[in-house]
Amino acid sequence: MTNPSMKLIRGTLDVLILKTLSWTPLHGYGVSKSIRESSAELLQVEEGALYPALKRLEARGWLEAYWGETETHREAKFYRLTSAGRKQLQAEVTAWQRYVDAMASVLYREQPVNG
Amino acid sequence: MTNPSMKLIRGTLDVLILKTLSWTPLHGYGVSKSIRESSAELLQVEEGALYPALKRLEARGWLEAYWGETETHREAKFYRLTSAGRKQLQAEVTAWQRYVDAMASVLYREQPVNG
DNA sequence: GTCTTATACATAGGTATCTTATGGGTTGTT
DNA sequence: AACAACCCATAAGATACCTATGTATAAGAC
Repeated sequence: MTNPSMKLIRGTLDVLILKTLSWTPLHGYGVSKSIRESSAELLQVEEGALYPALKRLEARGWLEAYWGETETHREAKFYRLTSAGRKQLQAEVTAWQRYVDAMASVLYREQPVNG
Repeated sequence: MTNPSMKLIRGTLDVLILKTLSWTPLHGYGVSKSIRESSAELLQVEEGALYPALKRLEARGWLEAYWGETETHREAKFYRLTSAGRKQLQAEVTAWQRYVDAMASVLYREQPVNG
């Protein structure tokens, strides 16, 4: 009844990708796999979301793309985090945390505002 | 540089409304105000999002609407949480928490998966 | 040796839900 | 008299997901 991977919440994919690429460059498929694995299969990035997102982030200067070879000797497009991307990552993690806190202040309050 | 209300993340409004109405019925404007106040001005629900959302939740049977009078003696449409809405609230709070945890497992990990 | 699964990229079309803009009207304060 | 706060509602535009589709290669099962 639990688990089988949730749909992504809009706006949360970018920060997941940026964070994943903060360790090491990866190709698209690898990014997706890494996110899935590090979230215990909960976050599944669909390809139709993944590739446009990578292009988007590259267009904004947060990622740099280059063609390379995978461990299994296949051609793949790798993405590396730029320094602008690293700043963006910081900003987005902070924004996400603030949002989570704001949500918590509403969802876990025990009395209404004028209660 | 901080605060002045963040844009809502898609999909998070419904649970905010349901939770707000779990205390007492309120009219639309009151729901918006309550969310804003209990989130320390961080979450501002635009009217263009608020009223469609209320209709949506009513259509799904999670809210019931009725016309009444405000404390300031004005006509207003009040919404009350149904029992189905209360179940939905529980489910959505749980889902949100799971999502937050999944995000945290990616964003706050200190080593990559194969690190 | 063929089938299936996993690896790898990419785009088109559909959908949902937000923001912005606009419209209407009432009450209270300066 | 003007303005802010209170109240409702919808249309148009933007964004970013999901689903479906297409291509291609490599590895493993049978």
